[in-house]
Amino acid sequence: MDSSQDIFKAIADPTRREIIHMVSKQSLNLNSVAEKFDMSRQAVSLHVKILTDCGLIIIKKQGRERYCEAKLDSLREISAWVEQYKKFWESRLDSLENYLLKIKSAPKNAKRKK
Amino acid sequence: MDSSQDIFKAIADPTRREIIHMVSKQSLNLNSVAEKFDMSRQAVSLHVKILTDCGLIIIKKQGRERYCEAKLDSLREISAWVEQYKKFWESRLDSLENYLLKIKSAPKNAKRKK
DNA sequence: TATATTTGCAAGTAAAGACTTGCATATTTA
DNA sequence: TAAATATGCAAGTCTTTACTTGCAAATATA
Repeated sequence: MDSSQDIFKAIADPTRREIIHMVSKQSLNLNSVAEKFDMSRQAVSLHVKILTDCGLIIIKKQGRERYCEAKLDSLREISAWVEQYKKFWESRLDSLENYLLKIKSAPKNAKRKK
Repeated sequence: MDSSQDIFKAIADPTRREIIHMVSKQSLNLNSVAEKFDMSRQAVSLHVKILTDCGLIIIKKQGRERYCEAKLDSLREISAWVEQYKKFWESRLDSLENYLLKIKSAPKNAKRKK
């Protein structure tokens, strides 16, 4: 019912992430998408619906077919969310690097703290 | 049962994202985390368990308290996933910028295509 | 030692999620 | 027009998720 479906939930499902990946390479009609999965067409169709609901995919009618086209703008929200924590793992990397540099440059028989 | 819990599912829940946000600022014991939410302590505790299962939070015992500490390294997986699609929305931005530049620099009475 | 505090564990519930099967509809092709 | 193709809609099932309440265990404080 919520017109802007939760994008975090949308990408939480591996099937949906795979659908995103497929249609990001080329637009595909529903059956082509469904064929790749070991589940019913309707199940895939439902996943696609969830993706269109949150705007990650748009549907373009072409005769009796519906082509799924990737429109990944709203992934920016995910990006923004995760990037705010980037310093966390970057600083961890930094301190690992510092540590490695330190033990590398330390005198061989330096006392260890107990 | 999966030892490396699905991190995409872990961050799909808004409560868990808020917990991440809280403990990213300072380590908090379980009760302090739970107080902030309008749900039972056990419910929050379960969310914390999901976060520890996928390694986003580590628990440090201190007397009878357990402190939740953010360890957001594995968010890198999310970052990597979303960044692979960055060009999608960046190129869209580009074309918007180009469009804006174009109409800005266009002669005032230029003919519009019909 | 008695009591309060912090937490964990277990059982139960209610709602959402991920499917399935069956049938209807629209469009194309023979 | 009849048959094939692409899709949508609806009902039902099975599983997972997000909680709840109640009780037990460990630690701290009076």
